[in-house]
Amino acid sequence: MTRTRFAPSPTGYMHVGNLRTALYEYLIAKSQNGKFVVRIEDTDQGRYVEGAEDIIFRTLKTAGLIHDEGPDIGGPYGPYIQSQRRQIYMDAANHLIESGWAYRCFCAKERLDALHEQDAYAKYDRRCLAVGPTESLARAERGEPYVIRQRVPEGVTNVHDEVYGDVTVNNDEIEDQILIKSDGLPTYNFANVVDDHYMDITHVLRGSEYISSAPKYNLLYNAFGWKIPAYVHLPLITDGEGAKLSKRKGGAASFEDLMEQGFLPEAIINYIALLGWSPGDNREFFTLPELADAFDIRGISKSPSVFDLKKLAWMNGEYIKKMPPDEFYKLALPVLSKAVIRPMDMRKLAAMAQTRVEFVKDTAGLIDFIDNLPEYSTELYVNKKMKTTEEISLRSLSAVREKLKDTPWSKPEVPNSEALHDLLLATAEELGLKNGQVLWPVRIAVSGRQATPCGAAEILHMLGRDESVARIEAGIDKLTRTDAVRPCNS
RNA sequence: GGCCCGUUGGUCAAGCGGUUAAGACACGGCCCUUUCACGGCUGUAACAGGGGUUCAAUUCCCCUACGGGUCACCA
Repeated sequence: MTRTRFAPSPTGYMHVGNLRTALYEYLIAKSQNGKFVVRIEDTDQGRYVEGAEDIIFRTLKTAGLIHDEGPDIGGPYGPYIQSQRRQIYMDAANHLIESGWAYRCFCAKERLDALHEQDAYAKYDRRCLAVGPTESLARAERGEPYVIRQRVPEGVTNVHDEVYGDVTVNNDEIEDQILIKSDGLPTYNFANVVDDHYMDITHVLRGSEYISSAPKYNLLYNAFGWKIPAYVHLPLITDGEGAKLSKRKGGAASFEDLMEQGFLPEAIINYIALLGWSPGDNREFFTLPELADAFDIRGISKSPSVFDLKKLAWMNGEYIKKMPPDEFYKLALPVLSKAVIRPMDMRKLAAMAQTRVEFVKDTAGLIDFIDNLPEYSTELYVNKKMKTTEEISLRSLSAVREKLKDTPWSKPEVPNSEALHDLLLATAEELGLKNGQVLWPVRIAVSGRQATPCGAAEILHMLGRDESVARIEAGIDKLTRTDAVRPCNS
């Protein structure tokens, strides 16, 4: 049975590269009726971050990547936390010592550091390989500190990767790497191999930065006589400057960052699924089940891709538009009620905003003119396409003001926006103006904006007569004043 | 520096010997619209370079250039 695993180390946040790896692991498992396992790789006690595991589980849950086994839910292959498996690694390493594929190394850190000082790329000189088994054991039992190193044989090692194909390296490129550290805990490379084997992992996914250590893994699998899993190395996600995506610049390297910026989890998942993988056709909107259905390892590309926030933003907007109005309303309500104090039909405001925003939070900026008329310049009244000038605007506004004042606007017969719309059009006809020549100035006067999420009539309706008239009068005032001032300037 | 990997428009990408080299984002234009947005139509824009192989190379091979990765008692 297909079994994949997500094996993060608890560093405190979920990098999008990691998230994509988790996603693909999930998709492979789900598409093949397999299991998706989460394992925590905390063998570096120096780097442990409190609460980091919670972030991992929360992120997976929010993203919808539900795991079948893991430290939080258990499973038949536990424990799923590496720090609780130290004996397993130690036993495995000792087994390798017995079979001659590993040896204890008693070299002092200082000596090795000195070696690296001479040559930064120097490999371990294998001095302790010469220590005989009896002496090695005796020294270990005497309490002398040591690490356990892998003994790399002569020859070449071939690695088969599902994405990159076959890669062959000469074994003299490979160092006798440390398997067990002097604190008794395994290194990442060793723990990975041991765990993946004991947990029956069939597909090992990881970033392509690990492809150069894959030969070491194979050597270990062979030393143990274990079956080598399918490797699926994933191309890097970069930031546009060619470097690995990192937190410092845009501040959007992690799932949490993106969520904070207002991206929807579905949109994030959809977008990153398409970074480095293509379904082969032109579809680009996928739910998680649809992804599982369409996913195919052969669609994974080899070259790195740039994380494009703009495209993600577009996709986020698409997700917002597709959302049922009720759902959008629920998300937008907190934003709306903060941006508009005046009693309003929030549901209606939400509906107006929904097709116009890429982020829920942007609804605020769309409707904040409702509470307070923003400061605006009379230049807004001049619109070429609408054929408006300040003079025409003044005429229109004055006429509309008179009409509104005469319109009964007491509670029972508050005109609806259609009635108001008719009223505005009628005004235009009476003045011998085009519709836009009335509608445009009214919008400007009551909103102070040249772009609003709804038309002039709706705004009048929302604001009510008194406020509408007041704003129109303010507009008239502005236009009158500039008319008066202009001659003095020239 | 050694080793490994990669290179199709600004970005994501399809292509898997013969194509007018898709599509999407972004950008420009037009239409729709009382504004904006949506939607529709449309435009600009790419096979890193050089050698082979072949009747035919974006597709296969080699070299060069460029980019990236990796060489820890970190993962």
